[in-house]
Amino acid sequence: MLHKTIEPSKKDDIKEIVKQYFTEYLIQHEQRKTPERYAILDKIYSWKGHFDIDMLYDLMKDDYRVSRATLYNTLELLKDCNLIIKHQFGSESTQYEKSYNNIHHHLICTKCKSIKEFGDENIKKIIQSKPLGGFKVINYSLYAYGLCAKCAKASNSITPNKGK
Amino acid sequence: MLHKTIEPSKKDDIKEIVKQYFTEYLIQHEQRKTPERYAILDKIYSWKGHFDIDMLYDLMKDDYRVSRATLYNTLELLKDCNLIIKHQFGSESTQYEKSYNNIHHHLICTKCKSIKEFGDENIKKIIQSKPLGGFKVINYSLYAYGLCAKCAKASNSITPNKGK
DNA sequence: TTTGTTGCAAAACGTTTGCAGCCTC
DNA sequence: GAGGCTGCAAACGTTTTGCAACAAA
Repeated sequence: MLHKTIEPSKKDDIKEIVKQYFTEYLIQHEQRKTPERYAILDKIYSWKGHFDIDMLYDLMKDDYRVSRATLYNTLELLKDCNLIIKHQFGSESTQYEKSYNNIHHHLICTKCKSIKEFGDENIKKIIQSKPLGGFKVINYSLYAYGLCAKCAKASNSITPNKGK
Repeated sequence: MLHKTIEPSKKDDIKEIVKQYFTEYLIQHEQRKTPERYAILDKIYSWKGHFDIDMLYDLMKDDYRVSRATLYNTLELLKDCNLIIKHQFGSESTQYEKSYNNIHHHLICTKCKSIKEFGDENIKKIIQSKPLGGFKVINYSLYAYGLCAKCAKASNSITPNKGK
């Protein structure tokens, strides 16, 4: 269950690992191993942080040009094999992010819309220890909504627990 | 911090509580208290489970007709004051859900796309105990991706930890 | 009375689709 | 060689926008 955590010293291997994993997935699902798909996977795992379709399109352009349709198609594949995660923050366009060896969570300020990341190993333990009716968790993501330090200070905004 | 948990016996009060909370929010943000907004809030808190714009539009029609534009506008407001949560499961249309006294999480099968809910009080404890750099968490939601019991059994599908 | 909010319809935007040609298998 | 995959452009559906009328403050 759950993606492995790779030690920093082995970080260079990650691209190779995900590539192999993707290959196995494609074989199992009888899908073709096209150079476009590998180029996209490689680009995603070379990029730290969130990206959207346009950003990925621009990033790839120089290296290995693919159409938007192929990007959408491949991102769907990578999502289905749990190598990327899809986020919909606020009203921005859909964001994606590599997810192998990259589990972390997001704090989203409902006032200024800022997004901050945080990690927590304890959540992992909880998920791994819960039975969940036979569901095999491979990947997960938590979104916490509220007020960032700055907005919390700026406003004496009400919260559902006001006066408690 | 965090939405209160209301005992079952007090469940009838919830609509009243969220209405008051919404009123305070509108006053604080100098927005008008229109009947449309309250009618929408009431309808949402009368509904158990997920809904999308069209479903809400149809649900409201009989009771208090509002335009789609107003639904979008009001859902945005309710999201900003943490009374609803927005989900983007797979390729379905955007789903919403009341979030006051309704914190739970989602198991999403990447194979059959089924969605199952689960609750966990331990996650709440972790979030409440972490400092998070001054971020005030009001609401949160966890999405776990993987294989549901049925799909896990059906396939000897590879996972990132295959052979481990 | 002022100005934010609503409803309507049109516009905009991200994503999906159909099809011809290409390239894995 | 067959059929899946790609690129392109058109189509689609959801969300946003502009504007006039309305109503909360």
